[in-house]
Amino acid sequence: MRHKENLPKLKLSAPTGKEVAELAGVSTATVSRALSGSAGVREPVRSRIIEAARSLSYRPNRAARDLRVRSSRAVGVLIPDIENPFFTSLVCGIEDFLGKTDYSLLLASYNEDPGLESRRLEVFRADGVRGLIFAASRAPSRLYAELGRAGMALVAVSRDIAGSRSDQVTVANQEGAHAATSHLIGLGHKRIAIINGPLVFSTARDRQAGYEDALRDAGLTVDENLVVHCAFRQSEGYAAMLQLLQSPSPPTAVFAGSNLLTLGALQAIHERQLTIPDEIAIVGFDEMPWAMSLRPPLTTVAQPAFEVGRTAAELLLARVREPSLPRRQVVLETRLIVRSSCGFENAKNIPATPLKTGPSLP
Amino acid sequence: MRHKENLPKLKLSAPTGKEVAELAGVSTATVSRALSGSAGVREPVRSRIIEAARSLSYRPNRAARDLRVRSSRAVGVLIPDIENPFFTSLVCGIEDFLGKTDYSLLLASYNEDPGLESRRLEVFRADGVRGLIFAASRAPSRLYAELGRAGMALVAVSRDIAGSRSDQVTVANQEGAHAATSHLIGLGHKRIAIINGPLVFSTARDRQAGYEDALRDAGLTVDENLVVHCAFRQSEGYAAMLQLLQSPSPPTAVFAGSNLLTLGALQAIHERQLTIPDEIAIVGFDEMPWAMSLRPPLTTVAQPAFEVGRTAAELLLARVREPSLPRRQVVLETRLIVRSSCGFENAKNIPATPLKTGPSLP
DNA sequence: TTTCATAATGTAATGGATTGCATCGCTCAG
DNA sequence: CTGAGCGATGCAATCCATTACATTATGAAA
Repeated sequence: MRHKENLPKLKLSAPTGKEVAELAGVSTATVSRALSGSAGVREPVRSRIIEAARSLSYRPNRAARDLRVRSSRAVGVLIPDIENPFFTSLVCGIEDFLGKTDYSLLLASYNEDPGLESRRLEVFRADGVRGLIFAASRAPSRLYAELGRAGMALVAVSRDIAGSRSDQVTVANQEGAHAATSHLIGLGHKRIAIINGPLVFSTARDRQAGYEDALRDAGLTVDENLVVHCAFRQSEGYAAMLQLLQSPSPPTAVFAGSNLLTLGALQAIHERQLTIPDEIAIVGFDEMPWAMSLRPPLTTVAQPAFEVGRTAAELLLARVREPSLPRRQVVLETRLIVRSSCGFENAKNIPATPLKTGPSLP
Repeated sequence: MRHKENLPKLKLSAPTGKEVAELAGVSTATVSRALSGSAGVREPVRSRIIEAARSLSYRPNRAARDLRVRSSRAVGVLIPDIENPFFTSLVCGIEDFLGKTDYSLLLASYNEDPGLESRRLEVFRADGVRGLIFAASRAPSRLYAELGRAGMALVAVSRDIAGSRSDQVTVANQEGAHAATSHLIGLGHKRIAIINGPLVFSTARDRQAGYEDALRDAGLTVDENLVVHCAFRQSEGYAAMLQLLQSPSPPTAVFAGSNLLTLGALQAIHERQLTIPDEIAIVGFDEMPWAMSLRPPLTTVAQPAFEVGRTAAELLLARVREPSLPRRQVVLETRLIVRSSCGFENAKNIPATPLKTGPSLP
């Protein structure tokens, strides 16, 4: 029999404000005021309450608080796919910021399934989350607009949704794609393919535009045979690459429009025993912690995923505090990280895309 | 001007049970009963209520419910590092299971910092999470025991903590490490190094034991010069590998005790321009989606991370429903995935480790 | 010392869902 | 036809922190 267990009597339920009040000899109202730091509690009393609270290790009950204040201290995060390193870093950024506040992070993933997306959104609503950070699906639920109208603070990340009036944090996709494509062109490639996601996504659209602009800027034309669209999945990237390699006049270089697509493309290239970059050059969108460990190290367009998350959390809390703020759209820069999957050139290092950040009007 | 906006009057606050009750012409008590599916509501009334609830798209307020029932509908998940693909998959498994229930997932990461771990735990407690799934740090907070004593449902994942009385889901680390090491031995390696995490972690201890057992089973001795311990970080894995390579008699093969350590080791090997597997063979713990895309494809010991998460969530909810259940410890199997980073042999495929799963007594 | 003005503290209402208990109505046996 | 018994439904208390409002204490000025 342990000693502790003979003590006063193990209290299973958490202490309430009333108990603190009794111990400190004040009313619950004063306890609430003292603990919330609001002015109006004089010194002898204040510290007596704080001491009492500590000795009972009292924490105000969230449910009661949320009920009274009519909003929770939680922020919802809804992403398409937890296992995608991009979204993982993004969540990490959000978590990092939120960890310094007293907000909690409610996470849900919808696996790119619009039906699931709606259901998760419903749950968030019922939970009464204070705000929501989301990357919408191909067919964004009407719920977003509804939630926005109902006054929920909303921040869209990564994917820009048409007609939305919510705050946004995206990256300079077009510039990034432009830099990647230009890099390939600079190395002498003329037949440059792109494996890209569905154009319903703003990310895919912008990357497509960057790719096409870069070709045109260099006096090349866009060859439809070198453009493949598919879902943002590794298996589809694999199939797309295979298709390109089997075409009558295959590309000498390929730009893959996301980390998963890059992985799939790589798989196909390796399966075909092609050497990179001699037989085929490849540049991928999205930096990955292991890009440097690939053979050869992969040249990528890095998105500041962590920073996107951090910024989104920051915008969200700002809006929670001040709902009438004008809409803000932040665009973070992307950066071409040249390794060796596109071959070596005479040190012609492509500069980072121009910084384009901070609030800007729609 | 949209049509919708001229309707009755935009209602900003969510509908309450009272409104549903009025619309259906019953009391709030009946609404609650009908919607919670508990018996005792006859048919004409029941569907009238359900219809009314749907037409108002009513969802019971969580805060009110939680307050009354004295427990929330959220499950806390506390992990050491969100960006580690292992934990990411684990969270994915939890999310998947929870998504089918009406529990929400509250996520926090403590970045392997015991101080942060305690603070996050405090927040979970204040949030009144119904249960907690966690992978404890090197110096597990006393809070775990305290929470357990206070009646919170607890499930430890991946890392076994000494003296804990909580449910656990781990993997067959020792068997996995044994298989990996035996694989290298089978290929003729005699000087096999290990880069492993600190032995305070059960995962590192078990993997170490598997490694040493495999050597002994093959009549080899453990050479302390080939054993390096460091934190589970890529940079440390890198340094460790460099150290091994610089030693007077470097290893011909290395077993890396985690995904991050593998990445670091790979980085060092590549930097030294060593070819895999001819000059150095490598096998890593933890499968990664891109292991097959490395050159050469990486041989790994796969942990069923997703399944660990799923199982943990399942155990947790079972315990929430039935707190007096006997303690359960589930050990999931690991599997050696032979690719080509250890060289090729005459098709001597190592079988999966023996299945060792399901509840087992302490 | 008395009197305001002001600050400190207490009292009690509030929020919304759940649930023990009371009540009502129905059914079926006598 | 009536009363017992039981199931359906309503009433009201409850969970706990917050906060508007009421009250009391404090201190300064006269």
